[in-house]
Amino acid sequence: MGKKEVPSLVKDEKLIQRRREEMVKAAVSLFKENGFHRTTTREIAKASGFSIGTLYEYIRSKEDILYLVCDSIYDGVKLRLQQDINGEDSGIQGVERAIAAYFKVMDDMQDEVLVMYQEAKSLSHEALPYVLKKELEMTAIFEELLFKVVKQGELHLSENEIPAAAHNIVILGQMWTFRRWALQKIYTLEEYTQLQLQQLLYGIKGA
Amino acid sequence: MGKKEVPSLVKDEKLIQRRREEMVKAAVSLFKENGFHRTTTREIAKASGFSIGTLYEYIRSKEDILYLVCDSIYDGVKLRLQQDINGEDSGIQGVERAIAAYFKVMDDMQDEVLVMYQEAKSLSHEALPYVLKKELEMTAIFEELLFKVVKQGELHLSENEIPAAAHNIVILGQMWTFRRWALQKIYTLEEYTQLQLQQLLYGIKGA
Amino acid sequence: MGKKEVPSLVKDEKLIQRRREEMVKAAVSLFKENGFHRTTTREIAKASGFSIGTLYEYIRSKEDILYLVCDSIYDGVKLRLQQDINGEDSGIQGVERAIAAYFKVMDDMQDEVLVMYQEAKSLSHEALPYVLKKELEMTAIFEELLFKVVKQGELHLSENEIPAAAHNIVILGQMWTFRRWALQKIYTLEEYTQLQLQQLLYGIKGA
Amino acid sequence: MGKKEVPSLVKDEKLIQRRREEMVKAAVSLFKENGFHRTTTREIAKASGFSIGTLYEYIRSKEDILYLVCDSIYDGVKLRLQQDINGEDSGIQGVERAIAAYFKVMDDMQDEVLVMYQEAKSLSHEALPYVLKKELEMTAIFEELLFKVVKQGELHLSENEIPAAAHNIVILGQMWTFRRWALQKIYTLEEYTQLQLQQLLYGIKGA
DNA sequence: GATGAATGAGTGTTCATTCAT
DNA sequence: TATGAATGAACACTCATTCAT
Repeated sequence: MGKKEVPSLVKDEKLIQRRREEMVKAAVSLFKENGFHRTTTREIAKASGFSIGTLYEYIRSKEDILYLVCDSIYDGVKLRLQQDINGEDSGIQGVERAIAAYFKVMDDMQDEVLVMYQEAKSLSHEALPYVLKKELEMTAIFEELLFKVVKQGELHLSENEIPAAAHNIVILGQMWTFRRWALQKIYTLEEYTQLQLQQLLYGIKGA
Repeated sequence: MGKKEVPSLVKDEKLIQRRREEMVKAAVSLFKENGFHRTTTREIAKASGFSIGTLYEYIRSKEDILYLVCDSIYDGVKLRLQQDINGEDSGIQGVERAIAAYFKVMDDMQDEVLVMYQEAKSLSHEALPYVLKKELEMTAIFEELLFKVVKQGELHLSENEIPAAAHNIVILGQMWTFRRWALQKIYTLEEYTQLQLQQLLYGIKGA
Repeated sequence: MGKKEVPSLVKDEKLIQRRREEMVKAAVSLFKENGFHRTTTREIAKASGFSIGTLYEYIRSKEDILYLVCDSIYDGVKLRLQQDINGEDSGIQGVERAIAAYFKVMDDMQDEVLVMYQEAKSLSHEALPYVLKKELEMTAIFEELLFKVVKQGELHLSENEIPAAAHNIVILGQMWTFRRWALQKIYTLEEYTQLQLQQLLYGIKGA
Repeated sequence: MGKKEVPSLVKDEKLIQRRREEMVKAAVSLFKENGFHRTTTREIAKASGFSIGTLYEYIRSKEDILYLVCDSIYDGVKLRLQQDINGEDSGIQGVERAIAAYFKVMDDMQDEVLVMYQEAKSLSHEALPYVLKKELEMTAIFEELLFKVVKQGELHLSENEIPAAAHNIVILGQMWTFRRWALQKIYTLEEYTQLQLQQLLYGIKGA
């Protein structure tokens, strides 16, 4: 399904998956603390409980780890998002609930979100598109949601307004984490969510 | 006025300023291309037409360059913004015009904005606050603008809605650059500006 | 026993010891020729048959090498000294023999002694005390020897004369190496030893 | 009289001498603190109140400064020594007084002595002999003194004992400074002088 | 499959020295 | 004579990656 293959010297697929999970977990924690460039492969190996040799049995390069990390975080976010949105009531209320759920996910996964947004740019030209694609997929979730509600007649957005609106939702959620140094000082998550719902739906003039 | 002093071995202040400008210019271009960490001081020296020794006559460390770069970009953005907003008509129309002007600046300075947002995090704990402060100052410009219009009675925002709205404006402008890979494929700047103005003012439901 | 630990990235203790011995040997030779500051880590690596990377697997810094060098030299001197003095006849004759043995060691280890005396001062404030302590221990060997003979009644030194006498012995031995440019031109080791024994025991007036 | 010429770009000899004195003074102080290698020419220039350009008008290289420093210190030591010894009473008492005076000079000029002994080795092969020669001249002062007293019949040293004795005197004086970390903790200068006079004249057995 | 010692190109930074003004 | 900006060779040290065991 469009995922980038990361080759491994090891054959056992189950083992690969298990080991990589541990590596990714250690890497996220280290990247969060020191960033991708300041984190050494030795540190990642040590933090995940492997020797440096073993680490390189499961990846080809340091960048592979970054890709795996980004990939894993996206999967995590998307998984939680789909769970939370799933089967929700439709209409405007459904949109509101989805946004609130998304904001909650962003809040819960702050460290991961931060890592992804600060380090993804270090991916090579080869790997970057895969990650960008995931980002688009996430935006598409909200596009579809909006589209559905437009179709239901509860919303009157023209076709080219929908992508912009979806991007706005996605970014406003991420902003909660990457502007935490400002926003989380003046708002709680609940306040922030309420405020942004209000402004997203009705604008600053709309009320 | 709260700027971080970057010491130089050279005494001539005019010369320092001139040389640093050239260095910053070269650095922005390189950082944009390869990122801060992948850019070497030698490359910066060469690209700005100096020897590595001369580079270090004007800065103490590689990080100083990053700080200078961020500092310079903020000054550039703010300068242009204040020029463009200055003396504008008041009321909602003034806000709209300011936002459009801001979006235009973001569009014109895409490379710089990108560098700032992707590399600022590499600043040391000592330098980061200075940059964050500048970011807040930029947000404050819009806060004040909104506050004025609220006072004029043309806008009905409560006090704690204003910061959120200002952050939204700032971020939506930056989003035009750091999501260029998606947005600039489907919108022109003018379309994007119109769309975002509409949604900022009236929301997706508001119309 | 009060030694400074020098950490290594390599785990195999035996290997560490073996490799470091080779490095120290190469370093002594280079330090003797060009001094600590004029010797580069690359030269040390090359002379000991390793890559620069490998060198740094076994030490943390250039200064570590200097410490290791000093440490190793002291151990060497002390070891030989204790072997040569061990089980010797007592009384004045024992002292004479010990001094002669010590002078012989100084003569045999001229390069090392020279390095130690000329470069130890380049040790950091952290490492210096460890080296000074070793020097004191060497002095203490002669203090004890003298003390024993005083107790035996063959020597009539007051308590505060003993340290001075011990320092004199130590220095006069080292002088043979660090004033080689003068002394070794006019004396053989044997002559020097005889002369100094005479003067140490009876003074210039005493005969 | 056997001095090494250090060329200068400046013609005025008086000026050269005056400027160099200031440079040497600053350099001694810096060398004492940080050693020759850790002291930069810029620091020396600054500390002596000149620009780096001016510094190089009066010397050709950093090493020239070291030579000038050593030279100046030797001159200082010798000058004071000759003043203090001059016209003294003859015989053994004259020797004793000379030694005590020499020890006093060493004590007064500790910093300079230390610099000379720790940094002289950094002189090039070209300059070193000049400094060694000075050291020999100092030894010769005591050789002559001893020779005179032997001739007077108050001392019975054979011809080849005299150089050794003179070297011993010189070194024991220097030892007071370069073993200060041990000796100056247990003796005052007066105690040390008395002790060493006793041992020099009568030895440890002689009394 | 696992280990960890070995590698060396590459990095930020320093500093003695020069030379145009 | 005096200045100080410019230079670049040289340095200590790092770290992703390999490969023999």
